[in-house]
Amino acid sequence: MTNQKENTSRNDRIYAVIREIPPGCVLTYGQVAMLAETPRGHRLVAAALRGSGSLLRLPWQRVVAKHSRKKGRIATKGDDATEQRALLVREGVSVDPAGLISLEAHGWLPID
DNA sequence: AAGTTGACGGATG
DNA sequence: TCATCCGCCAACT
Repeated sequence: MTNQKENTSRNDRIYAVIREIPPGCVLTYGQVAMLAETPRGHRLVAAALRGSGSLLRLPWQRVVAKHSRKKGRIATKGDDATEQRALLVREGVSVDPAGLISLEAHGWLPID
């Protein structure tokens, strides 16, 4: 048989990775995809989070877009962005007015 | 069935 | 530094 179960669990792996991000830390979509064994699946991570819903109790706020080599950025828009910023600040993550976050200070994985 | 979309990322101008 | 384009992969129309 083919690896159909891998397909089914792809989404679950993404959730599993996000669930293991410690408070006060952030990961980029690309990093989550990499840890979830989906090397170029950064867009799939975004899709998974968008379709997840809040009942999963997923720390979605810890997933940010990579803005530059050492900076992350809140990728949500509207009210979600406001909520994400509040949740992060509440965890001790410093977020710039523009929504930028220092990956060196708060990134879960080392940058270089 | 084929084109469009998206909570992205990297390269280029 | 900011704006734009192309690539990636599944879901949606």
